[in-house]
Amino acid sequence: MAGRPAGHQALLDAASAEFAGRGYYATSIRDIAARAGVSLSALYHYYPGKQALLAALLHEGMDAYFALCDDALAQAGRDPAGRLAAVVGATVRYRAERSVASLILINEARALPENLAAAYRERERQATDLFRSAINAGIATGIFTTPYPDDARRTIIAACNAVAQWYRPDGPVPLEVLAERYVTLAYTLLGYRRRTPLARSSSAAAAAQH
Amino acid sequence: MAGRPAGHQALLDAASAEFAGRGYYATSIRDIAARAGVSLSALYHYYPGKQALLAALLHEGMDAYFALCDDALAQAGRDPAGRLAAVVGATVRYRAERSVASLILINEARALPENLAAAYRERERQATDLFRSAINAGIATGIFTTPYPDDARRTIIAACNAVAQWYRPDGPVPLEVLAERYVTLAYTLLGYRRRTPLARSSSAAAAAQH
DNA sequence: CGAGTACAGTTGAACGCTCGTTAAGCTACT
DNA sequence: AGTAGCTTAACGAGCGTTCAACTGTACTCG
Repeated sequence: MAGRPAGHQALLDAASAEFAGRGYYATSIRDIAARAGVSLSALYHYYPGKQALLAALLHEGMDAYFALCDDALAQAGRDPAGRLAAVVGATVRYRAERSVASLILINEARALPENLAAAYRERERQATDLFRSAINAGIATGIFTTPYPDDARRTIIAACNAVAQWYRPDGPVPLEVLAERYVTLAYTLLGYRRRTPLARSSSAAAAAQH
Repeated sequence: MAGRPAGHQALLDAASAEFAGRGYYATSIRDIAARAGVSLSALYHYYPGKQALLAALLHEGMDAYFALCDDALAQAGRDPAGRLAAVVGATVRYRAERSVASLILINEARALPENLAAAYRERERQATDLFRSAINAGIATGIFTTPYPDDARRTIIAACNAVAQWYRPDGPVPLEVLAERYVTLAYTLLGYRRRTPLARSSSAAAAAQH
């Protein structure tokens, strides 16, 4: 056979497709092994069981997501608006380009047993905090003017996550355009007002002004 | 035994809680029967099987949702902004007050077999159209000014749906306040500009003006 | 009016099947 | 000789579903 990927990766890919398409409990390990083109027992040669396969997918997905966010944030500097744009852009890109992984992260994590679920929820919290801290920073400096930062954050995150469900690479909107657009939507939700020398409103800025 | 609800309703309630909490495939009909306080065979006296229980929950949930929307729209008149507010308000209320049913509608519909799934997807499409037609009407009359009506619609729907996941009735924000707030967020996303006598843009109004 | 009957409501036991997992062993390369 | 990679076969458990049988109640009919 032509040098196809090692069973290891073939199994991850197959499990990914099956879990995303039908859900963890609706997928049998026989389905996964068949799609990966290996026997049932070969699966157990690489992974100790079905749960381990899910856990591996969830952690790999989270690793890739945080890597993308960290990259974007490293280029973003200190401006809260830029940092928020970096996180929104990275999230939209990830949801679109890795929609299968995203669907698993979003829908299948609840199949984790409690001992693994705690660690996963912590990573989810960290992801939420990427949004939260950029938003809070912008509120503090007065560039984000929404009276409802928590609801705006939830809305922004929900909008980004939904991209995984409807985006198709052959659709009418190129991904880079879409990412820009979602940054704009986020700014709109947050009541983004560019800082101008004459119109600062945060108390610290006002104090510095006079 | 004191007049407890008929087995019929007890089974629906039990199935609802189990499906929402653990997912359709992770729930056994023995779990459902036990929670409902009836025997396994009694379940089959009321429903022909597990799938029928899910289908009944999905249809009941959709019926209740559309009833709420229809009520709100009947009181809303013809103004697109009012109609959009009615749909957003009804959706937020439903997601908050019937979060268990909402979680099933949102997450478990994919467990339907293909013959039932088609009819369900059609009802989902009708629900989406409640938003779409209000938004399109507002765009047509010029009160909604967003350049991205499709993305705004998806964002609004995703935000409303997410309410089912986080809202708790004992939380800090009363439901009516929350519903108002989400209407405001939707208006913000749509670039809502109230019509003023000097800035009408619909042709009929413009004709009357001159 | 009372016997007969039908049927809704419920039960415990079982069926056949698929599930996740394990065991034992074979091949080929190092 | 050892081990990575993979095979066939099987295990026990749990699944959705079915079955035969037993209640009580309500309705029919001589």
